[in-house]
Amino acid sequence: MPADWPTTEAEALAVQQRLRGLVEPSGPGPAPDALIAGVDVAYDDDRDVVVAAAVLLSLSTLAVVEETTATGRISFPYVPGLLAFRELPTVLDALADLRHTPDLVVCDGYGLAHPRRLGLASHLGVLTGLRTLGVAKTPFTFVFDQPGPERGATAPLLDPETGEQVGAALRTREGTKPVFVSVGHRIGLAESVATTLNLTAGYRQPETTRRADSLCRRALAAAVS
DNA sequence: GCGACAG
DNA sequence: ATCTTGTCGC
Repeated sequence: MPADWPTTEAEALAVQQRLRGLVEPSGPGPAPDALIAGVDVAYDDDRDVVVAAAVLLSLSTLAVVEETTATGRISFPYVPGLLAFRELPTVLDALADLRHTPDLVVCDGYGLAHPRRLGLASHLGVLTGLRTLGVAKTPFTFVFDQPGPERGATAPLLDPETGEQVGAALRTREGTKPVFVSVGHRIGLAESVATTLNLTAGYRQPETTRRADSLCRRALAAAVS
């Protein structure tokens, strides 16, 4: 974990305030043959163990190129709006162990769709300089109209306080609930949506997230047994 | 004051 | 996130 990692909510809020202006909310999508990393985290709060996984996929084939895992101690409680402080220390360790540098990192959660516009995907992007985007499973505090039933349909994800568009509800699969895509860092929303769609094959969630999720669960089970 | 609230 | 069986559907 970074040496100066916050331990209180007040410190965490101050960090968000400092980093929020560094997010670059536009940029190109990845090249057709890019290497895309998916990251996810699993916890055992009772044993104070957290395991992060990073899985690198080829965007063109969705084949796994590389996988890493990192284990740590729980650094922060779950507080809505401060999830990055709980997840990122171990995620940073897992990413650092990859032999290739990802062209894009896909996070399980939000980027700009965040009360202070610094969800974990944007936070990770600012800390590493990597291109990032977030794909979340629930709309958090935001509002949206149902996108059309067909794969690829989108609808704006809006901040009910300001009316500002913070992301998109995206139907990745017919007959299932949409996912919620938002910009992380150095990529635009249209590019984030298109890339998420390209990473989705037969399931609601992108393959990056599915692979990272199953890997960190398996690694956690192995770590505590 | 109370509830809701990414994972 | 996590606790958890069977079950409906492709």
